[in-house]
Amino acid sequence: MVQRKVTIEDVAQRAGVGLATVSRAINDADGISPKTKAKVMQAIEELGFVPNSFARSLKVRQTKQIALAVPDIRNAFVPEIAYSVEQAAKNYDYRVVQINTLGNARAELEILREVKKLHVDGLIVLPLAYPATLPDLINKSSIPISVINYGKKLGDDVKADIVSLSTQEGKLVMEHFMNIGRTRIAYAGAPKHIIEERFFAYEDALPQVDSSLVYLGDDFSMQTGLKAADYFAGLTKMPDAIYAGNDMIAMGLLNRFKELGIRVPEDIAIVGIDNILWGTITTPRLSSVSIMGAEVARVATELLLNRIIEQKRGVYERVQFEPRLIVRDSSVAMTRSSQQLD
Amino acid sequence: MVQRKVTIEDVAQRAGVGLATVSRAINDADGISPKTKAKVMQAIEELGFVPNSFARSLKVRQTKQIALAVPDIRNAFVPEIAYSVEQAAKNYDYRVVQINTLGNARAELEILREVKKLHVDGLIVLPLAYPATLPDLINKSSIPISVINYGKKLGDDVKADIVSLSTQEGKLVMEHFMNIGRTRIAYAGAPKHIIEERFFAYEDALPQVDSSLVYLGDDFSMQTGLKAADYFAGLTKMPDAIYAGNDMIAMGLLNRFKELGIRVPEDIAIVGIDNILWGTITTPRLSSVSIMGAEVARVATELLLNRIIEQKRGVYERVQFEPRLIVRDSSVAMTRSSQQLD
DNA sequence: TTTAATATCGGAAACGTTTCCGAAAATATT
DNA sequence: AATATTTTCGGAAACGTTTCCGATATTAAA
Repeated sequence: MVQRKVTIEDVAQRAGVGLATVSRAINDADGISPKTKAKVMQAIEELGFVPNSFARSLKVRQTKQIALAVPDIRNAFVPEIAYSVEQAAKNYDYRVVQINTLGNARAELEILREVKKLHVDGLIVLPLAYPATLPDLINKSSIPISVINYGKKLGDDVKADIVSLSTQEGKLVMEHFMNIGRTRIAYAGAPKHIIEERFFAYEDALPQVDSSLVYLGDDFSMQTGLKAADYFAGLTKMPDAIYAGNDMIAMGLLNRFKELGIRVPEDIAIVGIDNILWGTITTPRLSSVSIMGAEVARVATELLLNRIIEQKRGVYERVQFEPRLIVRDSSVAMTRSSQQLD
Repeated sequence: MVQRKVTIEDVAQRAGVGLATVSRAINDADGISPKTKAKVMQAIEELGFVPNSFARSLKVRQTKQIALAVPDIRNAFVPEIAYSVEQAAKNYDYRVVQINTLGNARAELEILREVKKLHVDGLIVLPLAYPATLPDLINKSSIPISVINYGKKLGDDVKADIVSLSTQEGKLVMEHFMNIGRTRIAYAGAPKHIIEERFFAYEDALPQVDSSLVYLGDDFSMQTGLKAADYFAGLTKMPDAIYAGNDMIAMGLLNRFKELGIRVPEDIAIVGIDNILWGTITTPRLSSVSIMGAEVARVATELLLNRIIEQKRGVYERVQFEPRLIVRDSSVAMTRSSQQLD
């Protein structure tokens, strides 16, 4: 449309200097005297000049933008991470553009293509749907990558900074169930290829898994939780505890069990993962494992930005956070004074 | 970093044509024969050429990007809208970049500056914090704007496409309370300047407002709801119904009342606005007004994109959706067969 | 066949910056 | 005061496209 047309040349003319000088002024490079710089700045102000970032990017081949690839913004734990990334980037004067992969395998492979088109300086990826393609993606990438990894541990040879959780989140859940004496423990999650580690934690904690106690739905949505609840309720021998792959699923379970008159936690204890805000408003309130989203995201962003700015290569960082189990009412009988760590 | 360097010139050389021809091929302009086009396409394929959008944008002064200015992604109704905008834009082969204003007045004014820097072709704004600055913003803008308006009705002279709700959402809430015979109706919201219409609906429905029944917190967060609940619980004459400015606040009310042993809806009926997903998982489940976020967002996007593509100017559209009251258990006593319109 | 009309193509200028490199001005050294 | 050094500055070439305009090749008309 009618984009403004005031250019660096107008500024130069107005300030009575050459255009190289104007460029120096706006990038506060040195080799320019304070007085002329002031002159230029004033001219810029008067003309309302704002530099054309395209022209700049074309020349210097960097954009001061990073991309954040996420599976689906509608999943409640994503906005928290997106927000945190954005805040961190802002401190470095970087802008973040989101790439929504919609948990689509093709899309996750398409990330690279998208990234190339965008000409971003770096990429943060939150792989959920098809983490198997991740190492491939990283190898092929020509820009630095930072990974927020809640899935399978990545090899030391992976050329990316990686932020993850030190203990498998699921392990905390299973230990908790053991501690409170539950024995028939079920798992409700999504297809195994999605954050399969959460399922592995389940397998690992059990001497042997009873496959009738495993429900795998289509995705990590509340819908899956509803269906899982129906399934478990229909069993002749119901579980006495359910480890939900994420809080969305746990919500679904809670919801349906209430409708069915199955008491939580008395009949069945439920623990989810992600510790989303909404876990505090259900009845019973949801026990969950905090995956430290904000912190993890912030660090991943800082790692990436430092790498970009300092042009580091090699020496990839591994940072681990501790997940924290938040015990609320869905796993231990409710008391007014019950433990509440949030 | 080490960006790829294969350019249109490499393609031209490989295909044995001039660069103008390559340009014609990738923009499938006419004035090029099918065979040469095929040749070019193959060369592109072989070289893995992806056009530099900066160079292109620099020349043609449009970016195939629109901006979406939102108050705060962490508010649960925003992701739904962001998602819908993105989907709609994708159909037009447009990309959307988010601008987070964080409910900050300065930031909302800064939108224009940001937009200018970004060189987006259009802007969708979801004004919440300081809608008063909106007409100003629109007037000053040099690019087309589409407004998702949940606040004060904007004048017919405002030069933007506007999508809104036909009836004030709050009116539905108040009517509902009247219908179920509640008389001491309270309002819990944020400072008046934020979506003040929701408060006006409250005033309008009442012969006179009892100011002790109005609680205005800092923002539309759950925190505000918690504080509001404490406030109302402390009243000597408690209200028998609370109209919450949005669902986040309603959640806070629900939560705290439960802790205080105040029964909802028996002692106090609660209705919120936004109909966010989480309203279905509380106990009692939250009655709320659907603001048709997905539909509103989609239409706003299509309006904007049509305007951009067809280079329309003048004739600004006004589209209105009907809000819908979803009655759940927080306003009428729970029964297994109770009305459930979601 | 020749001529007229049309379809296809390539060269080069522009879009708005940054940056190299040499010139001029200012300052420091004798 | 003359020279050497350092600071400050401006011109011009790039960055990778698009597009105008003229040239050539192709097809239609005569």
